[in-house]
Amino acid sequence: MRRDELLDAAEALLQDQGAQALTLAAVAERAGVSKGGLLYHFSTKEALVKGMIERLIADFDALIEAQGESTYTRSYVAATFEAVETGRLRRWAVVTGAAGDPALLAPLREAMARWMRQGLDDEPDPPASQIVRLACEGVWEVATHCSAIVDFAAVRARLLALL
Amino acid sequence: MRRDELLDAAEALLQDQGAQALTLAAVAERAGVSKGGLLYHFSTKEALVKGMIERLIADFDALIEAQGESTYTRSYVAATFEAVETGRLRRWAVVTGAAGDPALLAPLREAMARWMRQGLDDEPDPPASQIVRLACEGVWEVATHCSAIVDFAAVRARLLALL
DNA sequence: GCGGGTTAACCGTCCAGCCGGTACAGTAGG
DNA sequence: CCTACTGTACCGGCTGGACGGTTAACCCGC
Repeated sequence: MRRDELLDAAEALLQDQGAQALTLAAVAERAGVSKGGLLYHFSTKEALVKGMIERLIADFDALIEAQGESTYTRSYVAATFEAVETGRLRRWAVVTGAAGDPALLAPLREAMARWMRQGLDDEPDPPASQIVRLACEGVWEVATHCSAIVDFAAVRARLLALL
Repeated sequence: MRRDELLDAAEALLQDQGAQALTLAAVAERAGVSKGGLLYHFSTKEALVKGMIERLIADFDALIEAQGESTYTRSYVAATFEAVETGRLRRWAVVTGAAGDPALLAPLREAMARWMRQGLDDEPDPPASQIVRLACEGVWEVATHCSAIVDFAAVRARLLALL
């Protein structure tokens, strides 16, 4: 699908040049498409950003699902580290793109609430699970800004030990 | 100092209207100053954003220092929760303002590296401290996007118990 | 204690450039 | 004939920044 390539181009642009560089012309050029071609798929810039967010959420939910661990928290940890280590799911990039308009972040807030709560009460030690999930947020953050600092494998092992 | 009021206005604008709303005219109006007056203190928009970042880092470092706990990690936890609960230090707002240009985030990356590493090896259980600090990052994130979801006092107690 | 000079802090307007979006004519493939 | 584009030309609004005032406080010699 060409649509996905356009979203990829937008994400790549955000990742290595920041939000100011996210212009319709730049996205089109990076994707090897004319501006008209871009606007054919996303009739407005807002739609493009919305598309990035929705894809991010759907992909991460799918990644969690695909782990098939015994608890949601375990799957969540596994999905986080897989996303972070492989560089898939450029979450930071997408968020910066959407930070221009708070309304665009609403679906992400909703998803985040789900990621923090889902299945929490069914797990052996809910408060511990809560903290593990919060730490996963920290892992996202550190991985995108200064990944050299943390030994991800060690952190992962320790997080699983907490559960 | 008038300079601080201008930074306050910029942060407030970012917090409740997003990065697109951060224009020189809007900041000036919010601060009750003319555009010329704003440009007197910050000769360019980039300087304004830089000012917000530097202030954020300095304020948070000062907050950590002011806790005077026995270890850096304990002070870090205390500072995080104080910042989050009081609503001081609108970190998310500042970051979204700077996300337009990756170069502006460099000082923040540096600071974050410090926050994750400082005094780590002097503490009883470094890996545990690492995870506690990562969880603090998560607390920032959740507090700004969906604060209703987490019982901060409980999380704080549990984090301290981990140390 | 007063004119005059200096400076810091601030005002208000103007402009050039960019960017999102439109319009439209054309085209290759299926 | 339709989908999925290309390419060009264009527009109007917004924005960053430049610039030339203006005010008020303060200092200094006399």
